[in-house]
Amino acid sequence: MKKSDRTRQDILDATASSLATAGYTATTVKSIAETIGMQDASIYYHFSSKDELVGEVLDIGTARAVTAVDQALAELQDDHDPREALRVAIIAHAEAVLGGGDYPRANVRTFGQLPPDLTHRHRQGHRNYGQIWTRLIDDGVESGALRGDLNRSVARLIIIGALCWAIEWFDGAGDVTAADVGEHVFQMVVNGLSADQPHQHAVSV
Amino acid sequence: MKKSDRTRQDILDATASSLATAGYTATTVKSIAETIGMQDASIYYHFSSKDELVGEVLDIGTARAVTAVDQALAELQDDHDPREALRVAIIAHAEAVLGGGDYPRANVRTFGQLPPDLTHRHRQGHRNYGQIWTRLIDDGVESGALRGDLNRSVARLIIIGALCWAIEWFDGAGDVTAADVGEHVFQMVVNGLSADQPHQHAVSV
DNA sequence: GATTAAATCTAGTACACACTAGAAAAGTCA
DNA sequence: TGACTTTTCTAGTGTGTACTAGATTTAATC
Repeated sequence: MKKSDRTRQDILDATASSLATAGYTATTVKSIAETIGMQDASIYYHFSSKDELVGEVLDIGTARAVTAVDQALAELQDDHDPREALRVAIIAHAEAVLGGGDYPRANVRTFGQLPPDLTHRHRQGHRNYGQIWTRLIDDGVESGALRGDLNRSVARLIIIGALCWAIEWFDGAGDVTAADVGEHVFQMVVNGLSADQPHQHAVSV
Repeated sequence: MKKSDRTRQDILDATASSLATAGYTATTVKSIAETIGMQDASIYYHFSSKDELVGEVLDIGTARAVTAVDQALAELQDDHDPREALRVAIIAHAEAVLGGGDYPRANVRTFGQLPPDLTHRHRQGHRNYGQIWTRLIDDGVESGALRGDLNRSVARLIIIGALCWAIEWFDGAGDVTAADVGEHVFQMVVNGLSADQPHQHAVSV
């Protein structure tokens, strides 16, 4: 029992790592097996197909990202500014996807590369995740903290997009951290790049 | 002579369309050939390999995006606000990638899916494109129109990322146009979502 | 209309992929 | 140790891919 669980975990980890760095197509059953020193056929003792394996990795990734954001929001004070909630969520997302493990990264990295079945399987998860952000923006607009003349759905997707695309260029090796990226996204989409605006506190990066 | 050129163009168009909607892996030589009513082997009379064909499509896409942005900037008045230049560039990019033809879309859609050779081949093109934005941001900061406390490179990548990711969710069929998406990105990253800031003029979408 | 060149097709090769069947090995516990 | 279960391996299958060789057709030229 123990042995199987550990091997299964090794397979999931190797798959997540490969998906996060090489994408869906380049992640072959053979390459996964090689990473953990097995034959490719042995994978099928633990998972019935490649896509079931990949699907499980993506499920874990979604769950971790949701947990990270939820947890960060839960630590806020009761009377927080809606902008602060947005800031906390953005930074939590950035840290989960950029600085976190391979699982959330695998999710974002393979977006748009998955076969139809897998895409459909995760549609609901993405919708749920989107609703977190919808609520944050709605709260901000309705409280008057955020402007109401923009399409909220478009605004939400732009924020998520800026964060997701960061995976294409962010290099953890540099002196810019995942939290820095989150802070920048927040500063830009909420306070704006324009000079001489209220709410802006200098950021040093 | 004429016949060959026309067929070649048909192949390029079909490839661009397939890349833009289905991505790199799902774009097979056979599917391209079927689209234009040919046998897959006939493609090789016009192109020596799939990747040479794809590479040419991506080159065209890059060129069109660069041209669109350059042209929009060229039409600006001499004494324009640096923010206005950023706005014009952002909207031009959005229209080229979201509302334009398949070629620029193919470029963005296949980002991160390409084999190493093709990735390397287009690295310089991406660098050149990035420099347009680097200059826009530098101008803004140095003139005092944009705040200088943010990492300019990160800011640039966030803007481009928000625009590029839009291809994953933008649906030309809705009532939000490509230019609307550009306007939203501009409003957010330059003026900010925060209410009660200067430089903000109501947007109706 | 005959000759030549251009363009496409038919029929394959080789390879990588996901996946399967059954034998072999490794682990478990009396 | 020996019987049994769990896990992995060996050796394959079938399919889809990019790509090739050579015959065949279509178009252009004289």
